[in-house]
Amino acid sequence: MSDKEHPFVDGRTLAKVNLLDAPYSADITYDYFIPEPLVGECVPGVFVTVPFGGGNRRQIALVRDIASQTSYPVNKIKSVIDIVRDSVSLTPEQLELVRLLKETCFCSAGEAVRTIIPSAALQNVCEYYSAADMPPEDSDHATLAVYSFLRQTGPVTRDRILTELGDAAARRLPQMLKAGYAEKNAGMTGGHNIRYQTVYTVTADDSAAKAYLERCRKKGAVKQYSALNALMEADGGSMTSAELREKSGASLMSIKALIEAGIVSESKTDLYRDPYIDVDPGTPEESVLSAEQESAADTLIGLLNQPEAKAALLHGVTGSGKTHVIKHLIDECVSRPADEEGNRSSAIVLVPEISLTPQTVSFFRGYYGDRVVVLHSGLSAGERYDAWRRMASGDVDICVGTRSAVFAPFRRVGMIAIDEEQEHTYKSDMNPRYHARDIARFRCAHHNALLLLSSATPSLESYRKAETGAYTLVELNSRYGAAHLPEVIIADTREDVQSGNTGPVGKRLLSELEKNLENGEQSILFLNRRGYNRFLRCPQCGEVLMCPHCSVALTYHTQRSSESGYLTCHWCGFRRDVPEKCPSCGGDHLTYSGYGTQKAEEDLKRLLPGARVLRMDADSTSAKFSGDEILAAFRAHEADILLGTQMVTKGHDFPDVTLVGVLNADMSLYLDDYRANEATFDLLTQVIGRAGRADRPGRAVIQTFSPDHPVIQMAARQDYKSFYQNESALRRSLLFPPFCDIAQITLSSQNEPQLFKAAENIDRYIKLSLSGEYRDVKLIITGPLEPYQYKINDRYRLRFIIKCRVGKRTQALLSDVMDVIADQAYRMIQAQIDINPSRG
DNA sequence: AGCACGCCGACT
DNA sequence: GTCGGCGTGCTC
Repeated sequence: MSDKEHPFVDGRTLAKVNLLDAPYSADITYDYFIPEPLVGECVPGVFVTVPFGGGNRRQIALVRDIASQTSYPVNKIKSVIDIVRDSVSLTPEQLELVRLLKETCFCSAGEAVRTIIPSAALQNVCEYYSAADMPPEDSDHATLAVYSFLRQTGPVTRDRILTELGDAAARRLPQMLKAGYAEKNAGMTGGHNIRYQTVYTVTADDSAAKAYLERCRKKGAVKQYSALNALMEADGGSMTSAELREKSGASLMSIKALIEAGIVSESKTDLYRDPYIDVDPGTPEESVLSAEQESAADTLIGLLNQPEAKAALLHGVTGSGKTHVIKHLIDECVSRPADEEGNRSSAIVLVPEISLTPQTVSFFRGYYGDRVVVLHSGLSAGERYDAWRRMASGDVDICVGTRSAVFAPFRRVGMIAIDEEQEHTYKSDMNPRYHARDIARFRCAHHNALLLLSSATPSLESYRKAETGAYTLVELNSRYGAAHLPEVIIADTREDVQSGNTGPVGKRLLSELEKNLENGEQSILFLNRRGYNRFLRCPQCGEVLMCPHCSVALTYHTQRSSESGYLTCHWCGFRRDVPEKCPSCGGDHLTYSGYGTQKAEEDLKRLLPGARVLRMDADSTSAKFSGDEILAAFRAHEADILLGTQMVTKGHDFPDVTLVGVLNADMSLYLDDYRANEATFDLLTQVIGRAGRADRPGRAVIQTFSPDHPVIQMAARQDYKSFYQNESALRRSLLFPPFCDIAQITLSSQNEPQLFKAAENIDRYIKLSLSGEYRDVKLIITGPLEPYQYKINDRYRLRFIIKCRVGKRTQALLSDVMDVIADQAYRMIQAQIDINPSRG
């Protein structure tokens, strides 16, 4: 089309940019001329301000590319206003990451940018209007109103005029600007927040400095004398402004005199805020590897040192010392010589949110001191930005953090390690819904680095990759030291129910707890809260109503129009009535009930009046590190029993714990999720691993309604391989990941009838595409289905589940679907795509 | 998403 | 006649 009409732009340079604040529907690449003076500076990766839309609103944009031709009518192309100064710019790798996120997560460029760089690194534009020439008295009403408002208030945003004077007034603004009655000025807000410190250094050579010092003494310039003297004595001849003034008592004036004399120079360096300044760095433990660990480390070091990208899965039973192996790899990684550009080989270590405790921090700080930064969700925007800049500048070369740390801006990455790689926290629950493992894989490919996944219970996906040879499998089979696996007792909750005990602590567990109390040994009780109250179970026989097609627990829904509820499957839409009686034993007390930690705590206190119980869950650990205080108290034997959720299972070592109990092992077994078995196996394996790490033998009591369930049996034996074989076969036959990908499209709207209509149209559009342009794409689509939470904040939601193979063609189809919904015909509808979502 | 433009009904 | 409502369409 217009390609032929306007191909070249007469030697002028164009920037192809993405707006940071464009909604998905307007998120395309726009062309702008680059003004002559900016041509050299305006390169891919920098941020610029551009005029956008009819009102030429100022927008921040990311330069993606530089070009000399365009397909857009040349006379309609505007010019870049300016480069955003004092701002970060993206490296070529980061630009590629923006592209990757856009393509794989179906997000806008702005969302992608805000994901890979900290919020404090970006500024926002802000436009202010102020009064200028007086308009004539016979001007229209609105103009006069705006003018007097501007006179009164001074510079205001358009937004404020809109809210205080209304739409008609705001509409006058462009004419008023043209007539000279008002002025528009642009400013920047937010961002920044860099704190600097001034450093003074002696630059004159030693003899010149000494001569000057002598002159000061003669002249009686006491302050200058003491300042220079202090500096010359200081390490490296330099000191920060604060240090110098405190030590010498010199004022800024006398220091300035030294600078003017050319003896001392001044420089500004970033002042980094260190949130862990108070955390005891701890004493590094002597880390001696066992023969098995050593051979694992050797294999991995071999992979690390290969010139091309490699991936490995470190599969080690709980307590086999995976962390020590990872530590040795970090050592190896960061001790390599810098490359030609002086970039050091850096290491990124991802850990699950829940295990990023002060223990973990001091473990790494103890070994690596100031070479490591720790990133977690509790950091302030400024702290996060500081950490980020230290990595980008090469000031540090190790980063430990949660999911978002995968974007650590090292210029050269030697290794990315993901600990407990099966954890679902590595999948983002916000837009863009990326998986840290995918980002890590991409970055490792880019840097020819080693991707190291580590787990006691690897995800099926990763283990399959290891099995097929895509990843190198490295195993650690023996527990470190003399530790033995605990004796596992599976307690049948049905027996307790039959004898009238419906509380959280059964008979068998109670007697084990009593034994521990008598011996003065500690116990940990774990209570699973996920999946609470959503499935239907018969307490007599333990049976749970499952979907016949997906082997996933059916979820109870209340009907919107009638009183009665129904059961449904979130993966295939299967639906049935709630039965009166248990289909397997005829029992008529089908129940949804569960219990929480508080109830369990009360029960424990009643059953064991002498026991000191500590409770740890989301309610009791809201503050930054208070969870850690609870753990410290428990470690110090201030309690006999620690009762908690997920948090108590991870990464803490309690040498005196000889009993662990799982109060409700099957809670996670009957989630409305195809990963329920995996989550249960993972959880039980870890909990069992908590007991008996030291030389004392441990016991684990698993309370369950399904004592014969193979997953519980295999977890009790810590038999990952059998679990993997079984679960793989099941997933293969029912077609679930890793044997396919699941693309979940969620439509939402405040307007219910329009939502249904849109869903119908989308369904038709996809089916039409599959018989036309996308004939080659194979997928199975189910929906529209109602999600468990059909209505959230007055918005209704409908969902499509698409089983497919994610690849270029599927992505193109899904991207087309997003474009269709972005059309103004679907103004009321919002859409979102989540690939392999973490929950149903 | 904003924001402009344009087309209708309710007032001075 | 004009003011102000909202529906429609574009943004390099």
